[in-house]
Amino acid sequence: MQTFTEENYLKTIYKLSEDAESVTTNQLAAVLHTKAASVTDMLKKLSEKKLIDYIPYYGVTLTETGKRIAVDVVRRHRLWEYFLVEKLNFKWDEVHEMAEELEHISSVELVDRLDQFMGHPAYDPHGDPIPDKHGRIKQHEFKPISQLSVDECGVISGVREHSPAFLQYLEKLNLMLGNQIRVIEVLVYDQSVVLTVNQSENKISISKEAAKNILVTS
Amino acid sequence: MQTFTEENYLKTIYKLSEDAESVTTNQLAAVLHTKAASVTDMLKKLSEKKLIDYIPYYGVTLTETGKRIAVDVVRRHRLWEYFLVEKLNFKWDEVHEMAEELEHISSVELVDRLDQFMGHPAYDPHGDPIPDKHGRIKQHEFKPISQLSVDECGVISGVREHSPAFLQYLEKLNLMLGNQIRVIEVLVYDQSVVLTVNQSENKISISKEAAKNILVTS
DNA sequence: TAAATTATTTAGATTAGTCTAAAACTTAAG
DNA sequence: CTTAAGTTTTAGACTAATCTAAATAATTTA
Repeated sequence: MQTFTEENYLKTIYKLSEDAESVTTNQLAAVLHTKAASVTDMLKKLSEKKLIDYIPYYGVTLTETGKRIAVDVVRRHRLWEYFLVEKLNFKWDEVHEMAEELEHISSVELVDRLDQFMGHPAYDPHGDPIPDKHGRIKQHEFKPISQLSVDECGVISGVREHSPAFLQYLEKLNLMLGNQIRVIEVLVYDQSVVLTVNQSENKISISKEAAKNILVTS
Repeated sequence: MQTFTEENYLKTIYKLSEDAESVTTNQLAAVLHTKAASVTDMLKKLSEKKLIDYIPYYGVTLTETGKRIAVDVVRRHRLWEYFLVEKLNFKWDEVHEMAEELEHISSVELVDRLDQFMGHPAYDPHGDPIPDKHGRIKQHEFKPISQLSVDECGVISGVREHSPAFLQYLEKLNLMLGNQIRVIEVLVYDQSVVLTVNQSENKISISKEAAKNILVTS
């Protein structure tokens, strides 16, 4: 059994591990809004519990046990997000904080029943895959809009940034999950992208950063 | 904003206050599975926050603010229990521990939406009233089976003991909420009660203690 | 490759909640 | 009304998670 805090560390290490081989102390401190010294202390503790492999000064990776726990936390987070949006009618930009609390409720039975109640959803409201009860995750082939060429189409299937501000911005532009986009033009000087949504006449322009953070399937 | 622990103290003081004028240190220690010294420390803290009126050596009562928080915790607890039983199909003896965790999720909006999702239930799965969002509680006129006379009838509407063992025992005897009972006989030597359920021929006998812990309306 | 910069760890302190043991207070009994 | 018993509080210590400041290791730069 882990504490709330330990689970947050494991989850964060897990997420950061998707982008890089190993995770550094400062990265963790930044994401967890804490100080490097605090992170070091926790890494020692998690290492003693054999939930991570920790080499001082060189970073950290999850052990199999640690990874399993992290995936469970992610599963719970995404299932609760799905519940909040689909059953309680929250909007996709409102659910993150609540799910941050709900993900630490420990009962395995509760999560499995919740999963069943909702019909075993595969993706959360932001398009992220929901691990199943055995920790298996559907691997999806998403790529950012920034990698599309002019005239290429795609269906919006996920986001790489979950801040309410960004999600509200997408909603305002009708860039919601399931909508089809077509790239009209990529401006040379700032790589901003002009595109249309669902065959509409209306052209909208998004920055390079936004284009990197919207994921599509073709 | 209170911590998890503070909320548990307030909730416990609230519940114990229903039976007695003021609540003592040792009572709290017993219910919270902690030591009297720890309770004293917490009472000082809650007193400084003006959530309780605390007179050293003489016990404690809730202030209006403290009571409001306690009622909110109770509301969340009972709403989550209702959810677990009605939506996730848990049995009434399985939900207490989970609700103990869920009750501390802080979002007011979450609880109100949950309440709405379930159609504003008035009673939880054990027959306890669920406070509304303004903290109002339906006062019900329940009395224990032990106060019925021979030949009196009643509808089982609540319990005064929530342990899984007791709830499972009631389920086995078909002494579930909504069922009608009739007192056939009260034995003189130990005040155990013989009764029938839902007009059945079958007579069952329960101890004085059990009779005290089952509440009926007439 | 030595110096400067950056990243990380160590040392020592803090806060919340808890504990044991001892002291102080209240209540009950004779 | 004094003593004994029981209850509550105080004193001092512990653990988990955090912090700041200082020390040390790694990396970058000249």
